[in-house]
Amino acid sequence: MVAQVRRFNRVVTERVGALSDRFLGLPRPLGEARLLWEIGSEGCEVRLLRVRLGLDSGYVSRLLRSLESGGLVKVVMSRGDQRVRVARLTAAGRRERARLDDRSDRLAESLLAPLNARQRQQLVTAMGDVERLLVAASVEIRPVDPEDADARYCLAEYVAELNRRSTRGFDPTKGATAQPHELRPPAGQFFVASLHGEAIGCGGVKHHAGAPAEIKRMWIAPQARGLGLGRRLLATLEACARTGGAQVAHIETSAVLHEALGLYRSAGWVEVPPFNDEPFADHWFEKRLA
Amino acid sequence: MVAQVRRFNRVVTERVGALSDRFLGLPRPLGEARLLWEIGSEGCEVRLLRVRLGLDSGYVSRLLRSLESGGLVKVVMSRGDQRVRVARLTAAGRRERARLDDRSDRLAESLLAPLNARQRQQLVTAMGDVERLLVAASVEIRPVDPEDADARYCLAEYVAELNRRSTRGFDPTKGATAQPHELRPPAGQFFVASLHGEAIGCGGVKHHAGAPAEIKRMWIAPQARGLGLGRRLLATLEACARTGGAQVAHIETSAVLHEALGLYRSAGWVEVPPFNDEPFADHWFEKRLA
DNA sequence: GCCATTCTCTGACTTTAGTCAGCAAATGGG
DNA sequence: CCCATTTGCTGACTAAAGTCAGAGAATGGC
Repeated sequence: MVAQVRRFNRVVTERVGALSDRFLGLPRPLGEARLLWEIGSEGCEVRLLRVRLGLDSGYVSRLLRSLESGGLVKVVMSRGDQRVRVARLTAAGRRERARLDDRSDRLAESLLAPLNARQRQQLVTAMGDVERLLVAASVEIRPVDPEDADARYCLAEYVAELNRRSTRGFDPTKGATAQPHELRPPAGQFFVASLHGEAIGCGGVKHHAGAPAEIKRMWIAPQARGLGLGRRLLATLEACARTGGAQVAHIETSAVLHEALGLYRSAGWVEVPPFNDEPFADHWFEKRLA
Repeated sequence: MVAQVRRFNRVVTERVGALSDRFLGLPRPLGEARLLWEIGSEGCEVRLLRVRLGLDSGYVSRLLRSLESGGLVKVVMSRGDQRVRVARLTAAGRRERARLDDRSDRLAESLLAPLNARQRQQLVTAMGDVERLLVAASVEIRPVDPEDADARYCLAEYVAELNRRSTRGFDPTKGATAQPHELRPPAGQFFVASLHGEAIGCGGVKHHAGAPAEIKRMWIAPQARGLGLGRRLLATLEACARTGGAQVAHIETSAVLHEALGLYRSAGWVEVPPFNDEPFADHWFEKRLA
C-alpha cells in the first residue's frame, strides 16, 4: 500500500506538477500569483491573506506594493477598524486572475484530452475518490474541553440540527444530560473533529464506574458527511469508553437521525429496551466493548 | 470534468504537497536532496543528472561540489570517455538517501493511518487508477520517419516479439511487406508512441489509391500494456487512413497476438476471408471508415 | 593533425522567497 | 486617559535557486 501511495505521488507530481503550479508560465513570481489569486474578486483583508497563505507580515506588505505598482491591486483602508487594510483587484488585476483561471482550465483539459470517453470518466471518478479519501484522512479528532470555543460551536449546531429535524423540540438541559462537567476528565471526555482548523464534528463520553459508559452529543457537520467520519468518531468514543474501564457502552438517539441508526447498527450496536428516560430519545443501543 | 480535475489537484497538492516534497524536513536544500536521490545507489553520469533534473550545467556542478564537501558524494572519471564524470554515493550518502526513503514511507503511512481498512483499500485502488490513467494520458503519439531511431527500435522489438511468440518464424521482408518507403508520405505514414521520450509503441499505414488502406506493424511495449494505448493507436491509424482517402482499411494478423484479435473485434473490425498471402497471418480484418 | 563538438567546471551575476527587528498608527479594556 | 495589543509598513539581512559566459580538457570525424 505504501508503495502504491508513493508511486501515485511520483506520477501525480510529475504530470500534475505543471497543473499544481497553476501559476507557472505567467511572467509573475509564484508568491505574487498566489496572492493575486487569494485576494479574489471580492477583495480580502491583508491580515487574512497573511493567515491563509502563512506568510510573514513584511513579506506580504512588499508583495502587495509590487502588485500595486503593477496596477493589479489597490490597497484601501477598512471601514470600521482603521488599522486593517483591504486589498482589492483593479480591472487589470481581475483580468490577470481570469488568465490564471483560464490557464488552469486549459491544463486540466490537456490532461483529459488524450483519453477516450470511458477513460476520462474513470479518471474523473478515481480522482473524486482520491479527493474524498484524502480529505477524510486530513480530519483530525482530538480531545478538547467541552467549553472550548470549537466544542461550544459544535454543540450549538448539534442542538440546532435536532430542533430543525424534529418537531418534538430538544432541550439539552432536560432528560439524560451531558453538562460540561460530565464530559470533562475524570467524569468523561469530549472530542472535536476538525478539518483545516475548522470544527466539523463532535462527540462525548460519560464514564460510570462499574456501569456502562454513555456516548453523547455525536454530530458531524452536513458538509463533512459521506467521509466515513461518523464511523471513525464512534470508534474513537468507544475506545475512550473502554480505556475508562467500561465493558459496555450505551447510546440513546432519535429516529429523526436515521443515518445515525444505520451507523450504530452496522458498527455492532444492538437495540435494547430504554435504559433511561431521555424524552427526546426513541431508540436505545448497547455495545459490548471487547 | 475540468472542475473535478482542478478540485483533485487542489486537494492533492495541499495534502500530498508535503509528501511530494519528500525531501523537506531534512537539513538540506531541495536541490541537493533531489540530486542525492537521482544519483541513486548505482551512481550516475553527471550529464544524465543534468538531463533528468533539467538543471544548468554550472548549477549541477556546484551542487555536486557541495555534496562532495559534505562527504555524501564522490565524483570520479568515467572509464571510456575521460570527459564524462560519474557521481557515486559514499556510505554516508547512501545512509542519507535511505533516510529520505524512510521519510517518504512514513509520510505515506501517515496518509493512510487515519483511514479504516476499507477506506485504505479504496484509496489505494483509486490512486492506482489515477496513476494508470495519468500515465496513459502522458503518452504521445507522433508521426515519424520509419527509419528514425525510435521507429527502428520499435520495429525490431515488434519482429523479436512475433518470433518469440510464434514458432512459425516471422520474416518482415517476406509476404505483405511494410518497407520504409511504403510507410513514408505520400505512400503511407508511420507513428511512434512515446512516454517521457522513450519509444513504447508503433504502427503504420499504407495508402492505396482507390483501394483499402493497410494497417501494419502495430506494436505496444509489454511494460506499456493495459493503458488503453492499443485502442488509441489504432484510432490514430484509422484516422490517418481516412485522411489518406480510404473508405475501408485492412489488417492481417496472427492468432498468437490474441490481445490484438480482441482489440480489433471490439473496435469494430470484422473478420473477412484472406485478402493477401502474408504467410505469417491467420486472421484478416476489415473496417469501414465512416 | 585539425577542428568542431562534448563535457565539466568556475566566476560573476540575478531573482525569488523569505526572516527579523523595530516603528507608528489605531484600537480597546480598565 | 493610560497602556497593552493589533495591524501594517520599512529597512536590513539571508539562503536558495538558477542563469550566463567563458575556459580547459577530451573526443571523434575527416
